[in-house]
Amino acid sequence: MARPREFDEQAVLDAASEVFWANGYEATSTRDLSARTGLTPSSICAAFGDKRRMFRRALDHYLGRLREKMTALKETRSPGEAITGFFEDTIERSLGDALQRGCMLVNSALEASPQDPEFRGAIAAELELIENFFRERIAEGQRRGDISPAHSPEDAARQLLAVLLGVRVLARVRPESPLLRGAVSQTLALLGLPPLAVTAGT
Amino acid sequence: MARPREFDEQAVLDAASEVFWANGYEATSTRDLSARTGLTPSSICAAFGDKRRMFRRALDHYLGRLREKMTALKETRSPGEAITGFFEDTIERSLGDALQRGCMLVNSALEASPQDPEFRGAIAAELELIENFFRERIAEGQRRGDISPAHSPEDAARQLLAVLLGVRVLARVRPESPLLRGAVSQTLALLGLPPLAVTAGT
DNA sequence: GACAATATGGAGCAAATGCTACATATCAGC
DNA sequence: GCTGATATGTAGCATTTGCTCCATATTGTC
Repeated sequence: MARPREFDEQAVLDAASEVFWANGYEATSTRDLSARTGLTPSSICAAFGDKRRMFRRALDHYLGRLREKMTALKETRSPGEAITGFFEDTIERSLGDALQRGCMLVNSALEASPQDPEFRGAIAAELELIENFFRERIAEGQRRGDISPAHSPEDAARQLLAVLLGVRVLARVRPESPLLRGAVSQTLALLGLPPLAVTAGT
Repeated sequence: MARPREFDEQAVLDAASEVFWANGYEATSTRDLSARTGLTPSSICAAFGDKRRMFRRALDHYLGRLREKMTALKETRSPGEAITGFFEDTIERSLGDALQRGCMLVNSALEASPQDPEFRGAIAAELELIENFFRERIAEGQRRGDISPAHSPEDAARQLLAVLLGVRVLARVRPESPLLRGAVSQTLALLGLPPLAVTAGT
């Protein structure tokens, strides 16, 4: 028995995560958020709380899509293709983004992490999810015989995670195709996986 | 024919880079800088200009030490030991830093980069220096026969750079020894280099 | 010692920031 | 239609921010 919301929460979270993604937490003002979401400051406060909680919601919204991507790859591709596809997708998005936003997870990991235990925990947990995705795909591929059993799934997954994060850092400063693809190709070859398909430019 | 400065410029840059390193550019206020350097705002303004230029000076100061480290490794170690030593040093510092500051270069790459072409250029150039360090060491090691010639120095260097940056990201959120060492060990093994020495904990 | 030149410190300005009253508008239930 | 309850919008508060006067202090040169 009350007035219903006029805005679409998903659309607002989309807009909010884009602002935070592009500018970071500190460099985003509540007025930026207000302008980009179309909500007034008081509506934001009433619906999402303060800036900190709004960031948390926006980050969770972003991470939800990342998890969907991993789930889709896991369910529709072979273990090796899931890993290769994850990197292909990452590189293509990195090269195709004119704003060079990189990855909101990585950006947040470096900016909003040590000061804030809650953020740090959420980000660490998400990094573990990615690590687990890699490890399980590697182990499964090794069982199938698609992936070389020369390396332990644990360490190989750690290496993939590090390379992925490194690519995301490079994408924000030097979005150059040979650099990103070169960094990844060696790692995939290590596992006996086929090389990346050559698609986008720069 | 004027009053000399009372502060040591290097000491001030040390203090300034520590604040920026730990908190980032946006989250560091000029009053933080003033408190940690011991200089008044007016002295900072007179000696270093505005906050932006102060950050640039602090970053250059930090990067200078990074370059010194690379030069020392290049001049005193074999190519393979230089690469291994670089990673060992990075991991040890990452695990030993209670503030989990990670690497100021990487932090700056993600926070202060796309908005500011000058910062972005400086950071990109520094990343190329590291890449070149790896590539030259790999090529030299291959000439000597210490490093496996199975991979091109170009792509191997790109991979090492990505792993290094990834480790720096992980260090800020999940400073766990098995994780960081596992990520690196695979990459070094790829080149036929000896594994990391096990030293620090966590 | 007088003077020019630079460094320093206190005080504070103009703007931006995060956030919030408070009045108004819009709904469900009776 | 009235009432309670929630959403929205305007305006603005209190604080912080980056930065700068301006008076004072300290030097080298003559």
